[in-house]
Amino acid sequence: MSGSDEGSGTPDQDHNVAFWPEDDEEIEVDYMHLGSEDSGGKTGDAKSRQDCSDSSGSEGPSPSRKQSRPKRKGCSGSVNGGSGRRRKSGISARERNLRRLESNERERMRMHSLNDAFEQLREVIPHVKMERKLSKIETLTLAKNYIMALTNVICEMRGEEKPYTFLDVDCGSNSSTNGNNSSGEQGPEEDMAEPNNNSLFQENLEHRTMTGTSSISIQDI
DNA sequence: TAGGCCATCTGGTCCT
DNA sequence: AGGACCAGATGGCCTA
Repeated sequence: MSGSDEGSGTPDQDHNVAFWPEDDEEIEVDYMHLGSEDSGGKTGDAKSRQDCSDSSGSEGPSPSRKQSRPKRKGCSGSVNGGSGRRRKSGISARERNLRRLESNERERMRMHSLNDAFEQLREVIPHVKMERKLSKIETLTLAKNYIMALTNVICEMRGEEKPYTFLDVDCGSNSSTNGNNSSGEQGPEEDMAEPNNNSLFQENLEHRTMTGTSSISIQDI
């Protein structure tokens, strides 16, 4: 999924500029018209979505998309002006399209770097080997648990009280504890994929502490 | 088929 | 002013 997407993502971008018409002179753009144009030509495929999305997308927030989305704040027609038309002074449509494409590219890069960070995090978190890779939420949850377990170990070595308690959770229990545990401490910090990872962390860390082994690796867990 | 996860686009807002 | 960040929307892929 993600793998295939990444490869194909970037190269298309430059073509899209070519789609843009030469009508630089007018600042006023009829979004409704652009939008309808777009909706007709949709292919539905991820790649082609990218292809055409930029030709359309750069400009025309697809109508359906635009309608249903509530504005966040102070957005009384800031973009769409309610009438489906928008006047933006100073820059041409072509210029705006270019900016949008550049912005898309930056956002893509940003998300890729974020994903790289997730990947690096996955590599350093001890977890039971799974066929599929950890999802993002699982990665974050495990990381948090791991930190908590390490903190416990440190505190224990100092002779202090453990700040976190891990309750052993039955594998079968598929409760909805996840995400709702806003406190993040004390309590069944069950992660989605491996309910027992918490105790695994804890047990392994404690074992390390007892045996004097300092390093912890995924293989150990 | 429904639901989960994800990539991408997009526009608003914040920050430098 | 421009880039970074954020969150909503959308659609694809995969699995139960």
